[in-house]
Amino acid sequence: MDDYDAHAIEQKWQSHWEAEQAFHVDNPAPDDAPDEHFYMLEMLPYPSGSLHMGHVLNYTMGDVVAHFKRRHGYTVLRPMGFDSFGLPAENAAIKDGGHPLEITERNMEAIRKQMRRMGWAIDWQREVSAHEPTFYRWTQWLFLKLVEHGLAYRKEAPVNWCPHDQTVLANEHVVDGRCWRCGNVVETRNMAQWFFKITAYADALLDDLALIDWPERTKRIQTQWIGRSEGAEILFRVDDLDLDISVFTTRPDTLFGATFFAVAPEWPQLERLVDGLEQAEEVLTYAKIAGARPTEEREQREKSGVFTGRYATNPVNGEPIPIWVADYVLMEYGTGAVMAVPAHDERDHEFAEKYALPIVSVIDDDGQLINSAQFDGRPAEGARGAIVDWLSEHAKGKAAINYRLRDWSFSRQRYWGCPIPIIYCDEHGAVPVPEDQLPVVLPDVEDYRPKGQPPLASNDEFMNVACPVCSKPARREADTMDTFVDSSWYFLRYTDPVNDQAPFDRRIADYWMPIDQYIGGIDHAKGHLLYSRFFMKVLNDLGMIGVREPFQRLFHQGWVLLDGKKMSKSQGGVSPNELIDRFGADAIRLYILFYGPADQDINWSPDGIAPMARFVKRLWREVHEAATQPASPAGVDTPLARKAHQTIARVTDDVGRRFQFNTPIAAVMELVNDLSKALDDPAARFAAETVVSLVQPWAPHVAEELWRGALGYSTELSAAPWPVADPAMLERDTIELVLQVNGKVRDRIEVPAGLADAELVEHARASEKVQAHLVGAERRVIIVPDKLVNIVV
RNA sequence: GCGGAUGUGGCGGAAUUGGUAGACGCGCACGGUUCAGGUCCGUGUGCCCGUAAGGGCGUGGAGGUUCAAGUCCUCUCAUCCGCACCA
Repeated sequence: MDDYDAHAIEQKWQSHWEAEQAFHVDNPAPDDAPDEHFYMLEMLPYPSGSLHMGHVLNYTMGDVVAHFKRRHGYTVLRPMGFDSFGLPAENAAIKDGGHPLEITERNMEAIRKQMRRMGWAIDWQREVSAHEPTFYRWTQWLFLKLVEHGLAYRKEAPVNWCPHDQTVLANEHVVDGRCWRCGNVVETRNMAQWFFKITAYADALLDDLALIDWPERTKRIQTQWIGRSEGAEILFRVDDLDLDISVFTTRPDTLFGATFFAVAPEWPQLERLVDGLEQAEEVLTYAKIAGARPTEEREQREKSGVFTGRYATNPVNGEPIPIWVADYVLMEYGTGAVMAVPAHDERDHEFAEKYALPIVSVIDDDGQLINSAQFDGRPAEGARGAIVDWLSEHAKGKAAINYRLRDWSFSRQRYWGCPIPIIYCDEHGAVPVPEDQLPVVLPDVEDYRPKGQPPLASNDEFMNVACPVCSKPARREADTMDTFVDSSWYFLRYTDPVNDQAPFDRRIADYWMPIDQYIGGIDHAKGHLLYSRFFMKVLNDLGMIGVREPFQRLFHQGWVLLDGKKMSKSQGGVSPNELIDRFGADAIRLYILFYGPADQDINWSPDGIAPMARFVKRLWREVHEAATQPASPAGVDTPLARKAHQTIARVTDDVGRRFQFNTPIAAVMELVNDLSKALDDPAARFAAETVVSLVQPWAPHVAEELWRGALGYSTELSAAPWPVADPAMLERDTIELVLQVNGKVRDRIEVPAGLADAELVEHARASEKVQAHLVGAERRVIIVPDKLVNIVV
């Protein structure tokens, strides 16, 4: 037996797999019979300079699942690519010089190397990168499809502007009023922006959550983010101006309690409302100041407001109620105007108290309506429909649904992203670049530093172009796309990565999709995971694909924390390189998964790796020892043989059903422990083969080497069928019977399995230790067959 | 404020359907082998009392249901996460 040499073994098999393209799968030909296939995917990495241990956890887990499925006979698609557009490369170019392209491709090469060194079973022939024209050509093509169907549009809108990064941010990227990336306070600006109409799919995104096998927590985050609320839209008349103001409310039952009316400072018809009134100046000044305050400040300030001088009429009782401008009313939600019911809404109440506005209760302690004319005495809940019906009949309102979700703003005023294929013509407005002129290639620029204008705007050669309609001079769109557009469909491109006629062939995509198992961080719950679902539904509606949900099953790995902070592209982390050098990839793979449940956070410490490397060595030794034993006879029945079968059952169930990756390692360790104590057992060789076969998904290199070397197989373990436990060998012939008196364990005895109740009780009574506690009359005996006897006295 | 998750030895964790709490590993202690390498092997290791046999206690805390609770129920504490003036 040679000493275990991790590096020699790992390099040998990595070269072998690469030469053989061992993990490449072909797409089915049109007349192929359907087969069992499995699409395994982990979220693609952003190519920073190195992988960190969070990636190692993520991709090793996916690797175990991929091996496990492959060895169960599935055709497994397990591709990899790079989220290679984005700010960090551009910021690095600004800071240290160089081109974002060079930086990105250098990083990608470093990461590819690390991935190969980890031994991950990836189909590299399908690699896809967001920044390559062969990919972003189709990102642009898809964008144009959405434009064509009215699902991408341009409008002037208040946007979140980060003064440091000099870019617009999506709502998802503003955390507590600050930029998620640099932490600066975000400002509000009005700019012409491109939006995807994700709100058109709000209900579908909500309803189809029922169709997918996702963590409840993630579904909850999306549900909350979409924020559907049912209620009514009610028209309040301003008689003097011949104006109807519409409000959204979830509580039409409290309409009789509306004692004032409030509009947001940004409310567009405010000027018209106060025109000619003595309050006009005061109101408009207030609105200007209050509206200019950053959201964060607005939320923390005490509510304030000003009376406009106008009155609206409550449609149900004809009462005039004063209209106020108030800073607690949000322009972004509903209609930017609210009916205020201080008796039944905390915020309205606070405001009414401050400005001495009337408070009229319309619901009594029993939950019944009062002060509500013909609706008095009805339960408030049930009266909602009745009041909405009344409003509809009188054309003063209707049932309505409102969402918290906003359309997805995806214009970015930065360089390193997918160009938006639009040309602006004075005569024809925003004109799509014709399909046959795609891709609009991202050109070089002199200076990446954003100066209020996006970097592309300073490249005249790029910007000046003829209008596709009239051929007159026109200008290109200078913004680029949010990188979340790239990642909303990359998983489809993997299915058909070199197609130059279409983003993907529907037949092929339909074969592989949906992704059977997706793994990635929960931080993408309301970003990437929501956007991808939206794209999928759009593509389905456009007839480009047969499924409506991209990710059938979803799992979130925990964070690998370094000093309490998560390792990520922005925080840095521990690189696996040095660890591979010292301990080998197999030990690291085992270690990171053995640490604990994969969905829980890990406090990174390298302390356990050396012991895990020791286990691999031990495995190497014990298997070599056992391999000198004669082949185990078929059906050999010894305690070691039974242990081996039990281990097969445990590992199979843990991975296949429970999606647990730490406990199978413990089970294999137990089997190795038993094997080392019984190396001359007739089942020793069988146990050794079982160990090697079961550990293969976690430690594929050493397992393959042992399989082919010590155990003498000539075929590959990574393609060998997963072992199957013999059910007859899972039963034990003796069991440890627990004897309790009054629920306390007093003795444990070894008895044959399958004894009748009466015999079990007999055994229990025979125990001296039990007898010592049997004082007083026996009241009851509880028997759990093959487990325990509890005598109650 | 609303909603949710988690809490088990010195440490990471296991316990799948209410039925032996602490699997597996780390660490530690003692012994052996090798010898001076982050080697290998063995034994022990939840806490308390006791030389021992044995006994008591024990899954954040307090109650409860049950023959039996880490697991179910009520309350409570701590930590973390999502939403947050969303009408």
